Amino acid sequence: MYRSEFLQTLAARGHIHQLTDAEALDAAAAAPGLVAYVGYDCTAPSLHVGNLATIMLLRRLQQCGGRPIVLLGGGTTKIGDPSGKDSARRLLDDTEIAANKASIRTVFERFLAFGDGPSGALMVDNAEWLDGLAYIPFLRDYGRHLSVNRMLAQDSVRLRLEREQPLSFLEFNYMVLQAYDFVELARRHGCRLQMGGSDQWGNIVQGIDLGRRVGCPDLLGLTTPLITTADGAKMGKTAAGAVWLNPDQLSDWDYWQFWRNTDDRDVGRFLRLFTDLPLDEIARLEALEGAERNVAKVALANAATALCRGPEAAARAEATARATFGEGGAGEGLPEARVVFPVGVIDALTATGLAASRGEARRKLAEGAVRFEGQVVTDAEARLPHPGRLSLGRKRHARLVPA
RNA sequence: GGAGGGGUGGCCGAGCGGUCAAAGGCAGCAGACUGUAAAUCUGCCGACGUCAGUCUACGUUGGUUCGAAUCCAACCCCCUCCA
Repeated sequence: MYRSEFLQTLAARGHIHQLTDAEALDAAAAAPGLVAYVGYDCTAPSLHVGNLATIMLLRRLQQCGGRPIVLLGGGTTKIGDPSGKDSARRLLDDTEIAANKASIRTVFERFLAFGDGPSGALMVDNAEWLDGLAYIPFLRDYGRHLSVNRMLAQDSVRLRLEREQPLSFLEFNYMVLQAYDFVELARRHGCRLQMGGSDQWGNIVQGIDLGRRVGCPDLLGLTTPLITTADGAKMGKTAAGAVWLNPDQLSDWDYWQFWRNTDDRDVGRFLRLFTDLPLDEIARLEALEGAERNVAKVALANAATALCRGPEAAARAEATARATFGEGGAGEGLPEARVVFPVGVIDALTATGLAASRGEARRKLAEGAVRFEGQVVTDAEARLPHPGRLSLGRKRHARLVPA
């Protein structure tokens, strides 16, 4: 059992996969002011729910009095992390990276309190020190401490090689720079702990080793389990794509619905991982049976949405859900399409995005999946005379409003 | 460098001159059953189009043919074995 509040919390909520040195970390976390970081690459304009596991780690650290550092990989994104990939991904140019970075950083303000205090969160960009690295001095100062033998044994590299997939020298350097990041953060900000997903274990350990050799001993590492859903899929991938954290990539309504539609078997686990609800409250919600489980799912959706999008957004989404599902109405938060009445059903279906193409709209009509104001519509020629709720299936709804 | 094998729809994977918008599986969507769950069964699943039909697709570019994912040539990429 751990002594520190931080590790106790993480353990109780299911955040821990591996620790490099449990006792040392427990001791470090028990003392005030532990500084820890997680790195995020800027490969997309938004992080997604898959990243939530580590974001929550930073949040919990801050709640326990530690200082979280968000490292945006403006520098490492130029290289591309080969971990878990069979092929190199497209290289992003500087403009894309800068735009992604600017967009990503906004979401952290919801989860962390930034500031200069002892537990104020900090955001840094590794381009700050990586861009200016001089090759030869870097090789002489750090390269000699890095063992190629060991790097080759690293999963991210080994698996690639075993599968006879090409691995460029550029990608090979990713772990070198990540290791260097850790050392740099230790020096600049007294950062002792790097956290990350379980796939980052190798990279984290590299950093710790490098630190030991260049005068930053006693660095620590912690990884979270890869979060999968009960049916075995990686969390956060839906048909529509990733579940983005940024509101301009995914509406509050859809974000809330993502959580509301959680598989029964995942509800307790997700409540612990992704909300701040107290554990005894979670235990109570988790014990609910049958249709009562929906109460737990609403609680999960509310809490998760409140964290990421704010309490108002969560309340709005819940009200929309109640109006839409409970009362058969058309809640305010539903997606809207502006149309000229009367509008053909097929046009309405494509305009609202309920159907991706006119052909699909036609098929769904034939399947009896389309309803307007709760009435099934099967005639592809039907014209909808006035504003109202258009539904495809029981879950997907949209509002038609006058243009 | 030499000898073979291969590149097919979101993924896996059949097809090897017409009946191929292309078997099957997975994923996805919908219907039934439910609790906006799971499991199960059923249907759908390139685009446009009033079920006719048109267009775009089987690595790329040309060619043979009435007709090509299927044959030929060149090119690009990948794999296996040999050096």
